[in-house]
Amino acid sequence: MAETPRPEPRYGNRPTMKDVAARAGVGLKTVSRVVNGEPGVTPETEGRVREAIDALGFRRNDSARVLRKGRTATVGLVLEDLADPFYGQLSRAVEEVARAHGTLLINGSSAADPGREQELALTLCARRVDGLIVIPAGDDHRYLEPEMRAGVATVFADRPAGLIDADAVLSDGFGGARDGVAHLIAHGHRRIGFVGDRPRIHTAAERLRGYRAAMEDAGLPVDERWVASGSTEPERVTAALAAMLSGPEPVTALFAGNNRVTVTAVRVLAGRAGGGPPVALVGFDDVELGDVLGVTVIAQDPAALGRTAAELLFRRLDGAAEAPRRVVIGTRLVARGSGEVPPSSG
Amino acid sequence: MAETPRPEPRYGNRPTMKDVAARAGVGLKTVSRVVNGEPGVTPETEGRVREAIDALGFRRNDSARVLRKGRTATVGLVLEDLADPFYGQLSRAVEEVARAHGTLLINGSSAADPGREQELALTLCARRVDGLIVIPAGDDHRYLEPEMRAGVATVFADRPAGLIDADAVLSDGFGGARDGVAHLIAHGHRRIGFVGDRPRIHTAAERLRGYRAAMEDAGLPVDERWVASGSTEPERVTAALAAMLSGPEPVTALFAGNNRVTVTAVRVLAGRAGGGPPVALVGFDDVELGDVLGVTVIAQDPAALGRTAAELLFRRLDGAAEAPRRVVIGTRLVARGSGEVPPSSG
DNA sequence: ATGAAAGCGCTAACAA
DNA sequence: TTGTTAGCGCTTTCAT
Repeated sequence: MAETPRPEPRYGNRPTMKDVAARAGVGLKTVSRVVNGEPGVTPETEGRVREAIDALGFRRNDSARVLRKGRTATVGLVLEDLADPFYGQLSRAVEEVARAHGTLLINGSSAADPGREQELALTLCARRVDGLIVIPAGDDHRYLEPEMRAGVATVFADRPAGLIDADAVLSDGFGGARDGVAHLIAHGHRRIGFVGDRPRIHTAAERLRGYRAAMEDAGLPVDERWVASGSTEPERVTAALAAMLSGPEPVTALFAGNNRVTVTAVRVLAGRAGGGPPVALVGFDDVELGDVLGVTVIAQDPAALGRTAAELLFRRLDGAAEAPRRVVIGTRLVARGSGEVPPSSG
Repeated sequence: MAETPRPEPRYGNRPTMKDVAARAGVGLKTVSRVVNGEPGVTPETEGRVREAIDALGFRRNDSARVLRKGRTATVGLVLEDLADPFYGQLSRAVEEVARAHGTLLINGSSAADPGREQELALTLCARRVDGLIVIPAGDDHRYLEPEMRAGVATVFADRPAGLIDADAVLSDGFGGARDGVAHLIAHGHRRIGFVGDRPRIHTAAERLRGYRAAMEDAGLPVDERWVASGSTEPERVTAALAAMLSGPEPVTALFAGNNRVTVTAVRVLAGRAGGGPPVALVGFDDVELGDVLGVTVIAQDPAALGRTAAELLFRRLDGAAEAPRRVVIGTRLVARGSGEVPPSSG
């Protein structure tokens, strides 16, 4: 009788409830009762069971438990990039709410790739998360409809769902950008540049809309050369800024559409110190050390975004069955100097 | 952690393979074959099965699969705080390695609380992660021994395990701090302050050791009033700095033991602009916009830390069974100005 | 108070 | 090529 090779050792050789039961000389169900703190076990029996548990190093297999119970006490969060502090803060806030509900959070990065977003979301559904928070990378979420129908509570955050009707918790990008640009206008600027992310990204589009609204509210024309929507790669942003800041009629102020653009803009403006007239800057979304640098920003509250989305999710999980809701989280302007620079010339 | 009671509508009404089989008029195993892309199914049968899958909106339940297969294709990562960019980058790097191995990552925050670290690590073990990466909050990890014996591959990162022998991937805190302080000494400083985290934290202790080594190497005495180890709360750091920077013989340079201290130090030093002589600063660990601010730092590579730990973990998962290893990741000094300021007075 | 039996949804092993 | 039978480790149900 040849020894069958066992390439895939089971979970090590972990003891099961059955093993514990055998060792304690009790029935399986009694072990289950002890492990789960259910009543109906004499202290004496319980002692024997606990002894066996310790001796064997038993730990309940929650995978099996979950299979039987139906719910996993797990929620998923699909975000763009865990290395980005914005999402890190958001995720941490979700984690805290989940923890308060006795639930585990699994988060994963889509890397801004719609395909990865879908793959990850569906992987989480296959693992039977009870609920899902999605920060969209793509703009078509119909792939989630069967899951939602099957009972996966789903809330979108930061950006709305595409082509389906679903809960969403968003920052007020339109209002925030409008306020920021109005702030620059109030300080005397008339030629204001906008550098933001690709316009198919909802948040970027909203912020651009806010920019245009503020300009229009002030009766100011927008030269399309002042508007640079596209990738937020430092190279592209740097080039876009160079273009806006040169020529006979350069912009005197900049509105940066997100924090990566803001960071690049700060670098570029710092780099040309002495090499040109001062340029005002307001950025959407706060950056670390923004206070030290004196960067005026429209601050979002990523933690509030995450917390609110998670709370809505758990309300759904608890049975709230109203129509999909859209919650908007306000922004606030933090004046620190860079946005209060007056225009340098005509 | 109050468990909120949820109503019953579980994922119970989800179709199973059995339902698909019934609808397609085939056996259960045939559905399994189609779902898993196993050979031995005629295209025609496969078509019928796929049709049923689509019609029913079936998705394989990976919880059940995992139970049967023994491996969960999941690894856990216990870190301190997801909202901290250092851990965010580390986590993201782990995620990418895991993804390349077809494995899901579950990360969770200990909030620097040893109790939470243990709770989280054991929760992950109960969910039968195949492996675990732990960034210690506590300094006693004997609670993990039964798990490791039972086959949970475990690697510690950023800080070594306490009281057990296990793999660890660490930054060279000693060497980095020594280099940073030597850099300040090379620029003429003799009274150098050290502000770092609580000394029971391994990394903090190592960095302090590096500080002392550099001072000793240069034959410089260390006045214990220059050393402030403790919480990295801004208030405490601010107070510590105020003390060092006042008096008849203030320090002329500072070594900040971690990035939170660095950030506070930058704020404090910026705040006293004009209110005192310039003070040199070198920080351990990079900070965002450090280049713009001109902060000289000893840069760690959190992504390398995460990647290396994950690769070691997967090597263990693939059967590597040598003795526990300790891998040290180098740091590098990034001179940007703040560390090259000469001492302002005798 | 305790336990035996029947699944949860899936895959491994073995028929047919 | 296809289907049947056992479980994976746990909870549920219903006896005892």
